[in-house]
Amino acid sequence: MSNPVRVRFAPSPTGPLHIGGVRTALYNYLFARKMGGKMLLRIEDTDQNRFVPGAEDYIIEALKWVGIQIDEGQSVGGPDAPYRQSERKEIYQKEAFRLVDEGKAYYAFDTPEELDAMRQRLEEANAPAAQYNAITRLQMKNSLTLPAADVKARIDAGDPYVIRLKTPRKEEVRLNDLIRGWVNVHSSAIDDKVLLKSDGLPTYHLANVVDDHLMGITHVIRGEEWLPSAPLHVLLYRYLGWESTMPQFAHLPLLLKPEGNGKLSKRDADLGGFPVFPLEWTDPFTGTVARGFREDGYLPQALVNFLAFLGWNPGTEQELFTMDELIEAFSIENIHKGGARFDVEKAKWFNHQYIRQQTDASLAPVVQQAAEGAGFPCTLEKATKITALLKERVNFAHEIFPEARTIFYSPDSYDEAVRAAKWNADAQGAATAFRDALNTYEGEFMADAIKHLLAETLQQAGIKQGKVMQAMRLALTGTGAGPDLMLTMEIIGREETLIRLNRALERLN
RNA sequence: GGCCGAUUCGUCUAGCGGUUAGGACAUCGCCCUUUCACGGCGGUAACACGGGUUCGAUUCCCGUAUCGGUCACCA
Repeated sequence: MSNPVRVRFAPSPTGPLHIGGVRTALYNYLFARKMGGKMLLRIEDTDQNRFVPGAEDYIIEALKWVGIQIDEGQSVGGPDAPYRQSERKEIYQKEAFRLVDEGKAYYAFDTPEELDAMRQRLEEANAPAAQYNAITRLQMKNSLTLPAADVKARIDAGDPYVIRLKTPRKEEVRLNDLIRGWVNVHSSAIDDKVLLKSDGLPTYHLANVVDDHLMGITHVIRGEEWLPSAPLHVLLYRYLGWESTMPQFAHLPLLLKPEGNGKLSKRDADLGGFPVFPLEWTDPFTGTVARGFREDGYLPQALVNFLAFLGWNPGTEQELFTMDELIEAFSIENIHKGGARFDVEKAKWFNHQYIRQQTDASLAPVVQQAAEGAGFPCTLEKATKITALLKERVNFAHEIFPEARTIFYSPDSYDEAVRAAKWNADAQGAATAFRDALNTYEGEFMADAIKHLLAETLQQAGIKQGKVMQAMRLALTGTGAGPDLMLTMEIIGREETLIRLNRALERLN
């Protein structure tokens, strides 16, 4: 019998949540739900220097927007509260001191300058790696080299100190990553990492291991950038006596730049004209605004679907998945190992798929607002009709209004190329005949009826419909392209259609 | 540079010893249509390289190359 699955998403509130972080959260969430387990949100704010106001709220709002539900966390509570690491200081300290007592860690008093000097010395001596380790620690100021009385005196005097892990000199550390298989690292490659900083707060390494253990985390699903330090974490579990209940690890492939080298960054967003953050973010220090997927018009379902497929694949040919379907289909075995380039074109395609699935009513307010923002009064009813007319053509809801612009005003100019090619005697005849027919028409002004009226009128006038339709469109909208003309007329209304026809006849001749 | 990881169409990927190497985005062509889109149909396009193992390697092993990550009192 294995324990119920518990996973955590553990971001650092140092700014807006990066889209890669959203994917990590998503995979954690999918796995938790799939396994019938719990998902916790833990805020890793152990670096006071990097605190950014608003970042924590941003993270919570972003997860909520994409549809990731947190079972336990600072905002929703839970049995392992607090879920903010800055509020768990004593817990880490207790474990750190325990490690020192058990001879698995030690106090170190070296100043930053002394550390720099040490690294420089080692580099000049061509040492394989300039690290604080089993050999170099003997030359530094710590509780391993200083007399016990000295150490006590320094601590009592309030001298700043850190606690470092006493990494073994020769030991093979293995871990079985769920995605990558066995990874072996020699302990000589791991240095004596700082566990507890001089400000009394833990580093990521200690905090993450202690919390994951205390919170009963069964699976650590995180980005590949953590793989190099994973063996260190294994060592920590061992030294803390928790190796038998150590969580399983799964290191996710990274999200890479759309082109060129390196991992996806904010700079790519500026360059490529797409967002890398879920929500818009205003930097509280500089006032700089970074665009967000939400504000750019992406539907959360589309973003989720897109993100899920960046590094994972269900193994079938189904592409469109609701969150529930993703949960059902998700498995860690199907996560790809290699990094994935971020291709925003694919994201747009997913959005297109979801936009066309939306009801007209749900999209209409966007259209209404855009129209009124541009100075055209628009009822919700009209906006709904326009949405129905155009939503299948666009990738984003905000693209509907620009496509529908010609509905809102009589053309003040006409596309010259179309005029030259299509505005001939037949066209004039057709426009005139249709105008006359419309003048006496008393039926309902609906697309189907209009279509009949036009066909009938043209037949009587002996004009082939196909030859003049583009000219009719030109007369009514000023352009040669656009959505269904009959539907367009229906929305414009009989009055306005007549006005436009008359104007065109005056101005195009 | 040391360590760790990765490598299938331009991109996301399927493949888990024998396949005409499949799908999607993008791209190109055709069809549909009153036009532009949407949509439908079809095309171009990939196993990084070199050694093994094997009757047989995209698939397993070892090198090489390339790419990525990481080497802080940051996470």
